[in-house]
Amino acid sequence: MLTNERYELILNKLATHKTVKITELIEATDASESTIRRDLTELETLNKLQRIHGGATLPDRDMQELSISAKSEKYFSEKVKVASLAASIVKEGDFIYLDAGTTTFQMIPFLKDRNITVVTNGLTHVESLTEHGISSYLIGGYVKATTGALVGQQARNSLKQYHFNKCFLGTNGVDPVHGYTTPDPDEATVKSLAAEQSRTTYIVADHSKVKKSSFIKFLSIEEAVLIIDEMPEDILNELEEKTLVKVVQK
Amino acid sequence: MLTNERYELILNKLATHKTVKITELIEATDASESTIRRDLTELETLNKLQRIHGGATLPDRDMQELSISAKSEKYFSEKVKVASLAASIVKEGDFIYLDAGTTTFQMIPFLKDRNITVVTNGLTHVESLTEHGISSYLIGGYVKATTGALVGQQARNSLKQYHFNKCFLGTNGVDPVHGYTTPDPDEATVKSLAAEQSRTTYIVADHSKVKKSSFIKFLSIEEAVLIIDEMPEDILNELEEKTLVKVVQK
DNA sequence: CTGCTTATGAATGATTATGATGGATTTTAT
DNA sequence: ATAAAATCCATCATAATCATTCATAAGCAG
Repeated sequence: MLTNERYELILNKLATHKTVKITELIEATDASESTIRRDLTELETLNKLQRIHGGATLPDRDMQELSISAKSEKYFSEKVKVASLAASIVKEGDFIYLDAGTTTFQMIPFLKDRNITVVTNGLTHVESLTEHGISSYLIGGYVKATTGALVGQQARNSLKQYHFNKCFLGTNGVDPVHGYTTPDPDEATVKSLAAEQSRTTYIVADHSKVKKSSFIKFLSIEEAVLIIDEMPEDILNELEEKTLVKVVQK
Repeated sequence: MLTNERYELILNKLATHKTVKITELIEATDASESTIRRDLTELETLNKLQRIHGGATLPDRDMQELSISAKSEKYFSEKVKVASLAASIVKEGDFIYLDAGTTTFQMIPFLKDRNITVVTNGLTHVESLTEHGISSYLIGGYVKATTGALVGQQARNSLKQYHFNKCFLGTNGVDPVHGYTTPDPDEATVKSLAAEQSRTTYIVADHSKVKKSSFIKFLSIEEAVLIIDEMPEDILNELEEKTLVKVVQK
């Protein structure tokens, strides 16, 4: 039996049963314990599975892990709805900017097969973008280890090279008076500039951000279209005096 | 049995079984082991199949992962030795450029706790860099999905913002006459520019690259210090007339 | 026929995969 | 908590497979 055939067999068993025991695999492949162990070690380094005592189990896969940890996040399903609505605005051939952040990340699966070009400052976005076959540019800059965002003066300089017809930004606060705000000055300047470089700017947010404001304002309400999952009637009216607001249909 | 008949038989078996063993093919075609091997080699260069130890399998599956993991397997221990030697050159406070690629990737663990700043075009490097607590900047540019390298004009512009005292580049060919070469024009221009922006440039390579040349020349031999695991005496002499060569101690 | 190219098979030493062993570690049962 | 059982890891020798080289055979143009 060829090495690859064993790999396949192992992965198949895993896919159907979620876990496999080494003894099972020895029996099924007629290989020695050593060989099976080596197979598991190898497949583990390829992130195809996770070894456990006595066998193996499905891994916290890179992508799935991200989406799983994202799912455990607050308002995940709302974010996906917002992302879906935002993505529906993107048309064939568009040249768009995708801000780092979880909501914009959720837009990616909805963007495939649309022959668009994406520029982003989100390191974590890139893997998903290329996996979905989307032509991608990353801006340069300092790597903020905690969020995987590219920030700072270098990011701004790098960003100046591009122009977009649509720009999608996340935010930490949406307030009729204080505008769109975020706690990190480095990220704020990058957001502002991205908006400047774009014909239209869209803010994606869930309702938990409404009437909140954070440290730094990066855009006024008028400067962007707001895409959100739900919104109290009174504030919606207040915002709509200043800009277009798209609320997800129930 | 004619060559083409064998080819057909091999591809048929593959189509139905997903994998074939060489011993099976010897039996089925009544040809010698050598002939079958030659057939497989040929069909592989035509991308009709992928050779694996003991036989062959259908191509394409997990192309990205395989090409990356395969690369890091061949001459892996040599690469690590070279990487270790190269990393020993980096001093406290240095500001260095780290090219995308497997050998430069192996340098990262050797660089920690040295209070340096790293700029790179290797998307895959970033995670490892931040894990090792190294302050990192990524240049911008087009994301080349196969290698995770940032390339193109935007990468060049982004790179121009930085200056280094040391620059570490990988290469596909080292030749006394043709210099340092690589198959991808986009990557080549980025390498050249990185070298320009640096006081000193180091090429890291394993001996399999010696006397090879690829499509595009990005540097002359004189322009960089060569760091390599081993080297035939005659070529070493020839190279040493032009530049400094550091060979890993046995 | 001669000289040339191409295909083949055999032999070699190198590389890789494998299975077995013994001692460490972890789990399980008491 | 302790002992027994199972599982794990590192190491080794062996077997299988691999790349390379060489010599021969087959096909073919001149």
